[in-house]
Amino acid sequence: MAGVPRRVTIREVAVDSGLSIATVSRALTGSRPVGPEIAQRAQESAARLGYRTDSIGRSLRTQRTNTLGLVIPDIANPFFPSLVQAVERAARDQNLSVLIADAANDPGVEQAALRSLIDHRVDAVLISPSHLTASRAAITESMAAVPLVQIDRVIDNSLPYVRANQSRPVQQLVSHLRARGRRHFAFIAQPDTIATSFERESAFRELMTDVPLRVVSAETSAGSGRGAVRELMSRWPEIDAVICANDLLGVGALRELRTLGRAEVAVSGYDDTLIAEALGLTSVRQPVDELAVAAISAVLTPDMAATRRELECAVIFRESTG
Amino acid sequence: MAGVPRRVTIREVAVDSGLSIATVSRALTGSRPVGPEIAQRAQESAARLGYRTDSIGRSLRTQRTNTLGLVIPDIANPFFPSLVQAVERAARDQNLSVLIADAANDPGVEQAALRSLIDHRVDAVLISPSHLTASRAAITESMAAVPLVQIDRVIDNSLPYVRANQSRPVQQLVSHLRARGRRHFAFIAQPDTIATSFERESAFRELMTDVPLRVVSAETSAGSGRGAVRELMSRWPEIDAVICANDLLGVGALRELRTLGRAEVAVSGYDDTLIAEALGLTSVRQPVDELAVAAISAVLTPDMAATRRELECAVIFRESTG
DNA sequence: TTGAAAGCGCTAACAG
DNA sequence: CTGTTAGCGCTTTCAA
Repeated sequence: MAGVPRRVTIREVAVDSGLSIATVSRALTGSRPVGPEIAQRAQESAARLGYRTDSIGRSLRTQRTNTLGLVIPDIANPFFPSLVQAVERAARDQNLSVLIADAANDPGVEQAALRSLIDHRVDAVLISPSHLTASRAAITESMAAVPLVQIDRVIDNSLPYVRANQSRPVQQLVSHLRARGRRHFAFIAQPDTIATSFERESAFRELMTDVPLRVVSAETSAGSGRGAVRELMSRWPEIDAVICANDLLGVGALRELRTLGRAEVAVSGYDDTLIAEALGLTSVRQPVDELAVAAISAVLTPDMAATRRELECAVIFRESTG
Repeated sequence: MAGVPRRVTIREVAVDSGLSIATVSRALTGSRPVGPEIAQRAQESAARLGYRTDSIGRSLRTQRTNTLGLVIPDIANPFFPSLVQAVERAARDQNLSVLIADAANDPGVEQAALRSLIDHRVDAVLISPSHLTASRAAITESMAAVPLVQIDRVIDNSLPYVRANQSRPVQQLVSHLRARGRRHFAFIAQPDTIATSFERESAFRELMTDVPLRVVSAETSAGSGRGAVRELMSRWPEIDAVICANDLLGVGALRELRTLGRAEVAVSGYDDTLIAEALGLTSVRQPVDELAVAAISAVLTPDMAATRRELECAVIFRESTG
């Protein structure tokens, strides 16, 4: 890296202000009371010299970094940027920084990411696990080194979590559609190794115990959603409502139904990403800000090991379920 | 935060292995040669005790953090997650971590983010500035403290950058459409304080010097794209091709044109996000991986102050320009 | 090749 | 309220 001027140290501020290092430290951090004009002098010197506390030195001493690690399964999944945003906002309110790590949908990468965060000595880790089972080992291992809370996706109920109820929105969707005359439901699922997705699918299955069950699996992509719709409509042409495990699938479904001349079929997505609003796709909004706030306040409390929070989603009805 | 077991230090490894601290350090980092069986002993002890180098201690000593800061203008803009992903991959290949900071489209937040990164002593900063002019001050200020390179968006040619040419794709788009018989072009722009967007718009304007110029401004959202299309089509019903400054706008345009019964109008977006592929929207793919690799290799070289790299985009033709 | 010791910048314990 | 001093964990002179 290129050469950069050496930083001003607290020692230089002390010399400049004619105070001791300790006093300057106290004046700047406010950790203990200092005389008013002394404080003034310290602050003025610091400002004039352009002093900024070196967080490395501080962290070495305090054994805290004021940094949170956030592990997300896949930043390319449009839901997670909004979670990242929410966590950053909530963290900033607590004067915390966030180290973001993307697991790229790979538990191996996820494990490496966790280790890297721990090596960077983050004060706590928020993780949305990439895989229902394969993420377990790395999480257990990490918990020995750092406070950790599952956020949004939860793969182990015995470990701290902050989640959103994923069943209720599916129930609301179905009853809303039934009230409007829809009778023949289908569900396009993502891999059931995705915790939230598994719950959405289960909720749908439970609602269909008395009626024909129409579920088809897909990957997390619009293309896959199109294929799923083709399969559904050819097997069960009577379908009049398709519930999708996420927005990308919903977009694909919408498009393919139009192609098939079946645009009258109701479609819903999940996660309420930009794309849903853009296309008038009914979707489910997760309370990302509240999740973030709750998760951060959890890792900040001493008894965070007891954290089990469940929040509620909101169904956003749009034209696609007109 | 919850209580966590104290970490194993290098001192304990030294005691356990019967070696000196210095030797253990050398054996583990390979910074200097050590005797073969000595190395063996050190590594074995370290492994058995579960020792992991404390990066805080190391950083304080070495004055390096092996961490890069990446400032993006808006993580909610679907282009940036892909840039983040690319930078993380490229960084991982160099054993670097990435601290991501979202400017939330606000130069004030951006400035705070830069300071925070510098306070965290990142070794270098990659930034995609949020604003053509308002981002300047913070960047100039930061350059005094840390090597910095503009990535993708460049607002100051006199400072290091790694960018993608934004004009050529617009030229290609127009000539492709002309070759297929389109004659009446329009452009939906984003605020021209977005560096890349400004360049895209300028390219379009230059191509239209001999023909009627039809440009309308919009915000970065699908809803805004719809409104823009309504305005365009009412002012110039003869329009048969609409080029949009990004994919979100393109989606809105596509939808509104369908609503207006003008689905025959060609539409293109920009950035080639998931949404473009999902909807068959012609778009422009920026070389994010190459940008990331080039930016990182730039900040790693001593003469990075001289970095001026321009890469090429690829136009991805899809049904929307059928 | 190995070890002893200094010291990165900071905060906190201890004196005064 | 202020100053002196130790020491966080590590790497790297400097000596042997």
